[in-house]
Amino acid sequence: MARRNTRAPVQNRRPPRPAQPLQTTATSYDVARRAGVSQSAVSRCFMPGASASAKMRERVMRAAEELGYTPNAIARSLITRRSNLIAVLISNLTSLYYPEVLSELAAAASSHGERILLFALPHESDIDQTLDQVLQYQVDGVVAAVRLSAGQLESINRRRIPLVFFNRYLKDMPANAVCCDQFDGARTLITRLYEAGHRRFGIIGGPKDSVVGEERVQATLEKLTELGIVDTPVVRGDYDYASGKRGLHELVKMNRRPPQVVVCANDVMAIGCIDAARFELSLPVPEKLSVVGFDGVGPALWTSYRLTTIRQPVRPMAEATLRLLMDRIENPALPPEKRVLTGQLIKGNSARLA
Amino acid sequence: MARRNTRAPVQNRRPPRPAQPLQTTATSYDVARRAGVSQSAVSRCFMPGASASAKMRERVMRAAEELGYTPNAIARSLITRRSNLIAVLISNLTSLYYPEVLSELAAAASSHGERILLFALPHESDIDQTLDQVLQYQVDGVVAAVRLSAGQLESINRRRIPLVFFNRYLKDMPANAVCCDQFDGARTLITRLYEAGHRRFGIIGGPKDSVVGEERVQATLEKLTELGIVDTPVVRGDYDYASGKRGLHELVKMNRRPPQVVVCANDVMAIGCIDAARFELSLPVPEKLSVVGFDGVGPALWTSYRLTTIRQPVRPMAEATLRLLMDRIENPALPPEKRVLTGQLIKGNSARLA
DNA sequence: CCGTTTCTTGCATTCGCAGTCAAAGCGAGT
DNA sequence: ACTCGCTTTGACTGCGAATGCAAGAAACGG
Repeated sequence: MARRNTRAPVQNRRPPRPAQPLQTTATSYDVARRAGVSQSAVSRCFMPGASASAKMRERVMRAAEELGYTPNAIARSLITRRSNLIAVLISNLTSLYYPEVLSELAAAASSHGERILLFALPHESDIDQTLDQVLQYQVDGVVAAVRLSAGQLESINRRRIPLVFFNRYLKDMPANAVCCDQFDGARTLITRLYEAGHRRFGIIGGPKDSVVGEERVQATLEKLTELGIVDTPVVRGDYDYASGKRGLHELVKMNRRPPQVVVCANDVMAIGCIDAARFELSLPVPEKLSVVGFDGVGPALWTSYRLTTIRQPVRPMAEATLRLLMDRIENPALPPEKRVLTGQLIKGNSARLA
Repeated sequence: MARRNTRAPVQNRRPPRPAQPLQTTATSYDVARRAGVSQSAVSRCFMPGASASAKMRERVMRAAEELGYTPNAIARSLITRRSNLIAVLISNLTSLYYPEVLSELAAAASSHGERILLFALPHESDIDQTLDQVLQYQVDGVVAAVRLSAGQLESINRRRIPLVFFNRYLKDMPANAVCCDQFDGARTLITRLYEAGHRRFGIIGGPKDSVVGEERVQATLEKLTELGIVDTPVVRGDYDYASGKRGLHELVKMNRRPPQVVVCANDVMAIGCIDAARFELSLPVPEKLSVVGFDGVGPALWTSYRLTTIRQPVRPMAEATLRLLMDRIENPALPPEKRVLTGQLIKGNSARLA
């Protein structure tokens, strides 16, 4: 093998770099040379649990300090096949709910020694292209807070990359998921509203293709039917403030008596609904109209709204998500699991409750 | 050199993998073997602008397809010394403003072919540890939407990693930054308020160590002084809803006539301020009290508030940030630059304006 | 038809580090 | 002094892809 340097008979095979180079970062070889040890030794000093004498460790650390050495995570990942990267796929960062999710996921990931590779999708579209990036970066795992097609999920599974859905899942496909119990939350709300005397309900749901939104609507309808209330009108929104307003207008314009209570599939629409009621329809909330939401985002607590809602346990959900993920990174053979956490009723002041 | 296989005389030096292994992902060697070409050829087919005949490209692509091959970005990064990773340091993901920033940064990064490595700091603390991670991952550049000490900035500079501050900067240190013009925004607001007849002002600022918040306060005070209004009371908040409420209470409790207008260092405090005025102090807004904010976040537009504020041009700011960053990644010799964009007045309905 | 230029393609090497293996060091026991 | 265990250490290889170099192929000009 052609070797450039003929000196340095004892140490390693690497040719030393030119003395004062444009060298931007020090490598483990540089540290090794300076400390008078082998590169392996340097590596071991930075690997927890590796055997190294105190004396050597100290010399290495000093040399590393002097050179400003930082291990190269890229190179490490290449050889260990662990990037310590978790891909997070998320869509509506401008909503009020997902930023909180992301924040908690980041905290949870960090506590497991993982970094977050963020894929913020503008519109839940372009997922295929995004997935390609996810695969290229050899992430240890994926948290999907967006919808994936069966094929997309399959392409991740084929690569043996653990994936956990956050608050959604694919029907009829086994996959890990962490969700807030939409059914339980909805039933609780409806029961309390019913007991307080409400009989005419209206629903502002999410887009039809949103599984969680759909669950919330279905659970609401089921519970209402169970209570003998049928034929409840449902309008669709897309989770934003404007569609909450629009939704209420649609509900009152229908050919029937206006609802006494509007059940919204999320808080932001509920807030839009309240504003529409108060400022556009002169319906005082909660006196003439009760409004309930879902999520428990920060602004729901603002005095102007004091929304009655189901607060999702975002932090425990994020922690469960990472727990599931890390377990499957350690042991890929674990079977798919779904964890459903229960939300908490926030009474607020936007609805008359029993 | 010890070689395991003695066959395969023509092709490469890599020993072929066992036929049906636990092999999780195909490498360029696998594709090469299948397509009957060299690994270099495969590499070239995946490198835009590399020379390759149409025939070979097609064979390679087909083999890649069949094997489900995806280039390994980690390995590529190692040799090209380009990770295509941008670290984003951000602190308050639960605020209303930063998620929007993050979202725009993500979009801008994506359009430059960069991925975002997210560091969401719980409290702008632990930065040192975080920076260590940033360095380990060999990111191409850093966007800092958090405060950094001079030493921290220095440790990034020493590594020649381009950094751009987002809406903040270090005093007396040259560094790239993209900011919204706090002075201009504040002066505009004050002028309009003054012209509408307001004379008694109150200010709810940010924490003392927040440079932007401080600028907003300073600019406000300067403009007021210029208009002959002195001795304006300033209280401190920490940018959240509760401190907006608290701030207003403090201002009215002071030993003087209550303010006619409260200038808040951000929208969320302004919203808290409005709620406190209306619901706790029975001060109708804007009839008895004008309130103005800063940022132009989504909820500021909600009908309950219709906040008068300065909208930051977040998207252009994010784009400028990435422009600065990419330019410096291509050409590290470029000098530090600061770009200041001007915000836009949103008239709203929370203040009487001229 | 041959010399020359331009394209293609393969070989070998490299990026920085981790892990394997064997050699070396070090006590303790006999 | 010698052997047997155990720890510490170093040489070497390879993770997967990119790239300089040079050989081979194709195109071109005369």
